Amino acid sequence: MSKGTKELREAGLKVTQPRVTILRFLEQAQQKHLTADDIYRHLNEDGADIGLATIYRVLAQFEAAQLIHKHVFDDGSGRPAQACYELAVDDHHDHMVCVETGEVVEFYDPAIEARQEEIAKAHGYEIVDHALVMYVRKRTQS
Amino acid sequence: MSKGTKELREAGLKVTQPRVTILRFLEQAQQKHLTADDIYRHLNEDGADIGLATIYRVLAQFEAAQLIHKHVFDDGSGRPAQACYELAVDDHHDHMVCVETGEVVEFYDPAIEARQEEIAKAHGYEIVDHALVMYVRKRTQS
DNA sequence: ATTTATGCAAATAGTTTGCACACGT
DNA sequence: ACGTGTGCAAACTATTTGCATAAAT
Repeated sequence: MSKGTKELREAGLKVTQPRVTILRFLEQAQQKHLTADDIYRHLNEDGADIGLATIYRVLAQFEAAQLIHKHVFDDGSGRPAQACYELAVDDHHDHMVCVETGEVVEFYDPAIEARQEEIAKAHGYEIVDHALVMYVRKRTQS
Repeated sequence: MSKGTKELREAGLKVTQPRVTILRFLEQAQQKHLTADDIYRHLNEDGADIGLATIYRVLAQFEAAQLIHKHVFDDGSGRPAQACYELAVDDHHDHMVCVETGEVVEFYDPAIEARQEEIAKAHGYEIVDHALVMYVRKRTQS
């Protein structure tokens, strides 16, 4: 009964080896934003034997259980969009993606959040979810 | 030398029948946000004979020429993300997508735009592009 | 005439699914 | 033992690309 087990139980998911392994990996990963393939490769290099299909299935379940969030950054380069996942934490935040390095920076701005609520309300809607991504590049201090 | 021809010339694109047809269609379409397949189906029902591959190629060129904008709404439903395109107009705006009806509402908020610039700058970046999408649902007036 | 564009069909990439077997309770 | 989860390989979807032909200048 190790770390992560409790979260799985609470999410109504059977505690299986792949699910525990994946959850643990997400928890102690140095990089917060990972693609399904990243996870697949890392785990199998570490001796685990988990199929890519399972990774996708587990990630989908984790997302449904709100344990993680899924992002689809349309990296602007036109290439096929790949999804990435990050462990859910209580503090919401948005993302800035550097178009040159691919680096991802998180940020949170109360003013923007508040305006969003107001705008949705003004149109007769309530927000279910939202995604704000800024594609940026390092400033040239000219 | 009909409507749309000028834009194509200015974009450095040869004035071909498919390009003119597609641009015209986008200009007078009732719906502003269309997928490649939407365009393909509508045009071919109207007697045009344009391959889907050509639609994609032309849309990519239009996007590069800033004649249109491409959006990838991750409709939250988990399905494969399909891109949609809309004619570029000088006023920038963001989007609100109803998760129930799929309806797309556009909005623009100077306060949000301004904050974004400030945030990027504070992190040493400049904004290349950005995408703000709110997934919403009609408010239940309880 | 020459270059670029197009249509078709085949290729690609990410993700999903069917099925037989293995695992968790 | 029972039901769910997993691995593998095959299926799918949106999009891209190779190539021979057709247009545009």
